[in-house]
Amino acid sequence: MPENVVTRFAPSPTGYLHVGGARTALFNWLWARRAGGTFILRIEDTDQKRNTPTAAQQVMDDLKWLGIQWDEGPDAGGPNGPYLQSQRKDIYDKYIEKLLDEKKAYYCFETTEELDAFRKEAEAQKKSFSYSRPKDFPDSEAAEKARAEGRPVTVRFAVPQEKPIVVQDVVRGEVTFAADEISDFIIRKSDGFPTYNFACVVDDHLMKVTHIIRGQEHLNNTPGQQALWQALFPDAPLPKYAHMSVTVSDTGGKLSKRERPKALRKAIKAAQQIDLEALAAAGDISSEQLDSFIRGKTTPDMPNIDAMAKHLGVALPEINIVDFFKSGYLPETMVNFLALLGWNPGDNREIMQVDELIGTFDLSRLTKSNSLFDRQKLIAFNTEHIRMVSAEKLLGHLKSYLNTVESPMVSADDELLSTIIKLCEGARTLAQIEQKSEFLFVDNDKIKYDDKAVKKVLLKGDGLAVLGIVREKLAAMDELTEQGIEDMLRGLAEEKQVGLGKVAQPLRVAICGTTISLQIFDSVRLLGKENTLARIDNTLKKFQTQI
RNA sequence: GCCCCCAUCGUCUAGUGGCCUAGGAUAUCAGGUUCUCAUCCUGGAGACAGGGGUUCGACUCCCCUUGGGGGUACCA
Repeated sequence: MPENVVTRFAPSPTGYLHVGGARTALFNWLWARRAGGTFILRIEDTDQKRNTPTAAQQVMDDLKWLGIQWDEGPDAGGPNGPYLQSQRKDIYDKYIEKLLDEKKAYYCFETTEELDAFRKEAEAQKKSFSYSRPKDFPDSEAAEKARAEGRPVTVRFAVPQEKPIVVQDVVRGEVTFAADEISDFIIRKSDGFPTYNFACVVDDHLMKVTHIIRGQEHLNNTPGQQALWQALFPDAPLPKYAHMSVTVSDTGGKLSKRERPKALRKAIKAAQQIDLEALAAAGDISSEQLDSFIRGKTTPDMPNIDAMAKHLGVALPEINIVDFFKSGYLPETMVNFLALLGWNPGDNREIMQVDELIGTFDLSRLTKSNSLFDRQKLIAFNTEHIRMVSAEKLLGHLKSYLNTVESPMVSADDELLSTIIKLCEGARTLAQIEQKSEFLFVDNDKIKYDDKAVKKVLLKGDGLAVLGIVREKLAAMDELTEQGIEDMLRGLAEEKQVGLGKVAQPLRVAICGTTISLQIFDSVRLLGKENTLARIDNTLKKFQTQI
């Protein structure tokens, strides 16, 4: 086990934490914990155009939900702060000046349009684009002059061209890049902020990071970063790089945040009749904005997307960590599942607790090939974790779930919720628990009847007639006990020479409005005699005329 | 276009030249349990991308083809 391991997760605060980011954070965290080292959270907010003010907080909230704690970070502090790159500009400037002085970097004045033209030319010649370095580097006076003339002033790093750059990667071995493939890249933008490729190198060194575990999408910036590191800190050993496989979506390509809006757009287009005004209102956007979204020109913010999906009753694919929370997954499930995407303990273990993961995790068992995010398997994992987690923890998870989805079930006290949880053994998600017991917390006259259920169970056959008999038998009972209800229903079924379902289902639809609920005996007992009878009466009155 | 990475059941994966008649999980199929939804039990089917080498022997090593993915920004 290596000593003094320091890892970091360095998200750019552009929105919610998505599964890919969460997996990167998790691997860094697991490795730091396994080695007894330090895990740093660093916010890479050097792009002022893209950052949203609340995103950093959202990312931190999501990490906390997963149980990933950082030892150093924006709120936690630490000896290597600040941990927001936007607050480290002075540090970066110092190193950029040094490179400039040493002629290892130089000023450039091209506009975006000019650079685009160079790139097009390179492509036309079937070559990769490489910025042509000037023979003599412009001095600071020239930079001042260009600035005064209104030209953009950037700084590029002069990538050493003597020999190929070889990256030693923990998962991929030696990866060689020809020197002329690595173009002199910009390290300071015309707005004065450093680019990712520069800030990242400086910070990783200053924060004493020993292991850089990140997605394969960064493999191509690594030779540049490595060359920069060696120019800046020739005496410091390079960090260990580990480029993990990418998690791909079942729709092909990288698992991306765009999938949710895309799925919603598809659902809107597929819908037969649709009230666009109502939809826009539900999403809290204008009709014009909605129209523009449907035509694929713009994309509203995620909360608006979510609201519209809810309005239409369509389930969007979960991408962000919060999406999984809202779908009723446990953090334990997510951690376990994500850890197994591109890593495995080497034996047949799959369902694992965090401590077990920490105790087994090793960089040497990282997988090379990309993996597809399989939601079916996730559900199976969730079922297992719901079964395994302690009653106390599960109660806590359920309560925070009910709160965020604003379920009527929030009114239940801990005792009732615990009872319900026990009755829901085998549930796959917290959403399922909620779905099966929500009816207990809805007013008698606010029951929503599911069309299909009503047709199939009440209107077809003698459902209503049976319900009438059940009503009288229930009314005749002094006290509703589970045993009593069971005896009564089973007796009735036997008497009528039918299965229990024939008598239980009409009763279920009458009290829940749907065919899905807790076991029927428990459902009736928990609802109570008075409510049960009232709901049966409501149902009889409402549908008797429709036969 | 150019650069880089990858390749075992549908999916996640075990496999480091003979332990492979290729193991597990999930999904799927058949059957069973069941008042709904789930759970649960039993059983089945299901993979080394193709072609060349190397070797006594290749899923394992090398090369090519094909396929997939990533990158190609004054984004990170």
